[in-house]
Amino acid sequence: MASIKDVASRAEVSVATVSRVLNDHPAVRPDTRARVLNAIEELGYRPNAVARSLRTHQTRTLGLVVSDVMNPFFTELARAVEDEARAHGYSVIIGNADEQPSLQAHHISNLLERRIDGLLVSPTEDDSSILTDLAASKTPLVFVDRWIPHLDVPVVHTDGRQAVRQLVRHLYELGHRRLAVIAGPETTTTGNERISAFLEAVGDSGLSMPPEYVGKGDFQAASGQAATARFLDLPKPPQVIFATDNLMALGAMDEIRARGLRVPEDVGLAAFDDIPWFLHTDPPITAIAQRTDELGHRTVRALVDLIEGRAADSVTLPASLVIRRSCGE
Amino acid sequence: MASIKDVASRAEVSVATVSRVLNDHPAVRPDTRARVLNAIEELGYRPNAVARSLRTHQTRTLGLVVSDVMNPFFTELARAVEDEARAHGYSVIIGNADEQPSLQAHHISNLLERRIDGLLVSPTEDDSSILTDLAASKTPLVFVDRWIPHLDVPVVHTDGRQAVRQLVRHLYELGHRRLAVIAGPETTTTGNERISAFLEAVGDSGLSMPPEYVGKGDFQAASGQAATARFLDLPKPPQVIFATDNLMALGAMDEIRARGLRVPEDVGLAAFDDIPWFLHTDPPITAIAQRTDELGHRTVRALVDLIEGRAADSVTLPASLVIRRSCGE
DNA sequence: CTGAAAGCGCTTACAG
DNA sequence: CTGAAAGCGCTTACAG
Repeated sequence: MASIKDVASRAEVSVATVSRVLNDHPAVRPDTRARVLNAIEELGYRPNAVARSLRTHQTRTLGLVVSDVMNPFFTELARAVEDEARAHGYSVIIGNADEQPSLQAHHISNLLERRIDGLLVSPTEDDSSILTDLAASKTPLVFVDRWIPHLDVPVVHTDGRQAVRQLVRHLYELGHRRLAVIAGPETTTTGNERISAFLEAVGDSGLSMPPEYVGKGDFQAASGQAATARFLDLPKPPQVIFATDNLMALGAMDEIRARGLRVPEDVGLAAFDDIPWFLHTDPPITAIAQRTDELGHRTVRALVDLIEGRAADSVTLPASLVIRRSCGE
Repeated sequence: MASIKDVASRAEVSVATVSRVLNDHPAVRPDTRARVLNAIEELGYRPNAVARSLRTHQTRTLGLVVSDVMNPFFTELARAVEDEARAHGYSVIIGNADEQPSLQAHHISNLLERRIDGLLVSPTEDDSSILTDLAASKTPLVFVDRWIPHLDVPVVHTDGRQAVRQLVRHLYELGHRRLAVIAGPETTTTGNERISAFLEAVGDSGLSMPPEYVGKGDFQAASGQAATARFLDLPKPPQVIFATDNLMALGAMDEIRARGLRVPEDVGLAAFDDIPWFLHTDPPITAIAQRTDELGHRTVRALVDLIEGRAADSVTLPASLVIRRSCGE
């Protein structure tokens, strides 16, 4: 592949001049520029971003470490991040942690070696060693969706508490009194927030929340299925199950269907995170919707602010309850 | 951030020696190695992959340009690609073309400037100028899912013809005689293959295929919705609609539901590409399933073969028909 | 407006 | 077993 030297000799100028036309430096005579452009064209020259990065100390690349790309929420987030990043002239490398701390560490480490200009993380858990590395690396960092408490890092996330409260009220008004919830990993801020908002709202409604109605999950489908199985095996099963993410809701549906039960007649179902398919499930599923695109855009803007030396604020977006038929009507 | 020089001076060796321990070169005395390792630890040194890439002429990075990341098929493919790539020691940068040739060109060009070691493309359309660039760049290249005909590039894809034929037989046996299909972009090999297999099978069943039963789509949901609207507005609407990808099937469901019609009583629906949600839609959707993980793994293996100087074969995987209730029973 | 030269952080023959 | 030196392909003060 042709290098800047090849272009220079073909255009009969120095590499400095070629570099100048590459970077739109004004101090180049029009005819010189034309000669260089010509040589570039003829050679099919393509600047080497690796060499440029080494020299300029910037890669124009952002890293995004996400807990599970297969989760439609994160897919959409990744897409929004990529769109906004491109608008600012950055590429993004996505690392999929698959909810495994070791994979998360692998990706963070890999991204740091690649000298990305900034990092977006939705942490799987608060493994402190990686964080120390991160802090030490001085790489601009923004948390999105999930975060690690007590760290001086901007956080862009959705506050679902209000919507969860609305959901509980909705369930109460429908006459449901035995409400169960499938939690996410305890190490996860979003998981905790959703659970605690739910428990609080249930308490405020004067309902009790027996511990066996709180299922442990890990935000993946299989755990939603297992938790649902335990609920349904109870002598007095719950009337409604609230899954704190969409994959666990999918698992819950799998289990309910496998037992030949119907939603919402036999058991109601609601989920955190709305996705297009929830409109078309049998029945359509009541869900709490995040503004995922906006979340992604704001996250990138915060990170770009940091990279370019400006201060970056944390951003909190609201969620909204979308009532469909899966809890009764 | 500490550089190899800092490590060298702290360990009181030359940078060459540090480089040797970094690369597990055997010719380093154990105590020297220990001193270097120590210095690395103390400084929190992290090798600069940019500098290494410039020197070694390899980035250990693969590019994946996909027509639409939000399509669950491509999400799953991307995940499988990333997994297999990591197993071979490569990272992957994903470019989302969003079915737009100009975005596809942008990503290919960007990846080439970044000097990725190899490129995986599921081409949006056969825009020849980018292909010329690609061929000229000598970058190892493999097509996945879709491809450009008449090019000496390995192709890893699913042959859906057999499964499409089975689908048509299934529909015929159910008593359906008026079959409609929503096509993908004509510039797309998969789109063409699915359509032509469908038309052929319909002909073999002795059925006729009026042109108004062939809808034009672009593999995205909105086009599936529009095509379905046109079908349903026909004086004699089809009895079954076959969407040649899952997003267009989603759009078709949207339209059917919006008109208050039922599946399969009023109109049947089948889709190419199976996804977890099809089990839970109302009713569950009959679909043609690809072995997406295997597709991703094989693609990466083919590309790695090319990168490492071995020959790479094209791979054709079979698809299978998964019968559910959306076409009747 | 243009060029010569230094340097970004590595790796790797070559010499010892 | 170790080091000095060249070089990967760029950018950018500096000088003219």
